[in-house]
Amino acid sequence: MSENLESMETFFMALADRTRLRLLNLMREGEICVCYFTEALQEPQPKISRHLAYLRQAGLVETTRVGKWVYYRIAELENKDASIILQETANWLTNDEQMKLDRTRLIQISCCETANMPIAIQRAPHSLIFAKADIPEEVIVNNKIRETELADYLL
Amino acid sequence: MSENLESMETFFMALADRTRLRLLNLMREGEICVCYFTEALQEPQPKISRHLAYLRQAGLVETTRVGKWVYYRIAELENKDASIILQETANWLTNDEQMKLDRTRLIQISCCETANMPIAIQRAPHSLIFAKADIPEEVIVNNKIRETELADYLL
DNA sequence: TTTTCATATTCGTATTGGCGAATATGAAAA
DNA sequence: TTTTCATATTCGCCAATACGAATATGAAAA
Repeated sequence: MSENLESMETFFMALADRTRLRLLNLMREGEICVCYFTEALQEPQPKISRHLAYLRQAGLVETTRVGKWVYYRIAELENKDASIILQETANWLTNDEQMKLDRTRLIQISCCETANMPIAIQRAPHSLIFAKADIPEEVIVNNKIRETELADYLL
Repeated sequence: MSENLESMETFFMALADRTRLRLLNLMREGEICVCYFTEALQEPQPKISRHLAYLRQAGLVETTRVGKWVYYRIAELENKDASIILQETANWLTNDEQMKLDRTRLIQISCCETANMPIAIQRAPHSLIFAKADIPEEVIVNNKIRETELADYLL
């Protein structure tokens, strides 16, 4: 059960990038479809795809393909230490302002009427993350969650 | 108490290098003098120095200068999440073969008679790490710890 | 089939990181 | 002082990485 240095380097390299940390932040509550990453981070699709591939090769995330859509989720790591570090990293992300903003944007684009969604995700299946967000009618204004109550629905 | 992404990137970058992980591994039990790193890792002094500087700038280690000698130790991090991750990383290192080898070498070069030490550390002060190693006489053969018992004295 | 669409990969380039070799700093010894 | 010695820094080079732009893949729809 001896570790090897190379895999540790790879593991930490995967965490040492702002885009990849932002991606992991959005996967905290469950799997999520690629097109949502692209919209929530407001970054070009190839960039998102490349960083997701990096995370996958490093073993930090796993994927499921469902037709044209691909879901990404944080992997269950066999190694106990790595698993704890990954979990703790996710906790650390919680307090960052950029991360909160990303989660807010994710809720915004996915909890409005279909017609108001970004074109890229209008046809996309809802991820598990959205099923968890049970948004009451009275909080919705102009198909968006009222600003003052947004924090209550962040995952 | 919001974190910033840049400091997280720096933190993980610091951990994403084999030489820096090896350095941290030797600091696990307390502060240690630069010349011991150089001998234990068998790497050139400028390389060691550069990586120690990297760890210091990233805030993962702190230093104390005593005359010509400089001691490095793992820093007490204010951030709780970072602190846990650093601790857990140290635990992770324990099982790696390279890391065990480094610790063995450290004990070997520091628990023999002065005349048998590498020239670079013959005049060096003993680190706290060595004070903890209480090696009984009967385990010493040719000024070295007997191979079969070495593991018992690894820190 | 052909087309459309979600995602992935390639390419060329600019930036960054680690390295060895040489040199600088700065504290104690002579 | 001058010298010695522990540690730090600089320089030039090579390898790795991130990027935007363009293109490829591969699954469903038409």
